[in-house]
Amino acid sequence: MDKVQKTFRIKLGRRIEQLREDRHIEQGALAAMIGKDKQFINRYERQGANPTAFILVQIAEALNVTANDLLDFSKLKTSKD
Amino acid sequence: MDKVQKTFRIKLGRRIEQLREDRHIEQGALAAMIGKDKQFINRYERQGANPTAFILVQIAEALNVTANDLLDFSKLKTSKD
DNA sequence: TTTGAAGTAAACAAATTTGTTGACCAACTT
DNA sequence: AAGTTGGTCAACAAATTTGTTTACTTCAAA
Repeated sequence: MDKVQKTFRIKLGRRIEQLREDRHIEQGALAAMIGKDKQFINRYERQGANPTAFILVQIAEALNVTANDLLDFSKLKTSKD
Repeated sequence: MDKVQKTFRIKLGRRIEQLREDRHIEQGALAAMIGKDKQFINRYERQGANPTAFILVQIAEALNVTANDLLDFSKLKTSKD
């Protein structure tokens, strides 16, 4: 896996975490919205997993944002670019 | 795989094809833009494959559209919803 | 007719995601 | 102290994507 992709994964995880915390919901609650468990979400937030497009859209919908918003890494607070 | 996901995959494929044809580029040319071959793109367009988020973004960038645009199935001409 | 380009599909190994379980830690509560 | 909650991580099988190759078809051009 190249560096570009690794950075992408880390940032996507941070973005999911950020949006989730903005909404004051727990990993388990977000997971439940898409029929998964907390470990499933934790893998994206902390373990650099790369979801399929379908899961990405499901997460975005659960967070009430568009895919673009979820993928807009410029919105990361700790945006160590 | 449930029906919702199957529909998603088919529509994503149609959307990729549509945007690609709008730009008058071939499968092989689009593929080359992201360092892949024509069969790789054909799998999304015709064989219902579900790309990872990273590949989805790469395809969107190659097509010069946002992820939202690529995922906006309401823009499908043949939108047998 | 032959050649090449573009699209399509199957097959295969390798890598990764998905789905699930078990376990651990820190913080807070009872 | 014991129990609960939220977060984290490792491990495993199963399913899927990724990467690559081979091959077939159609169409158009030479």
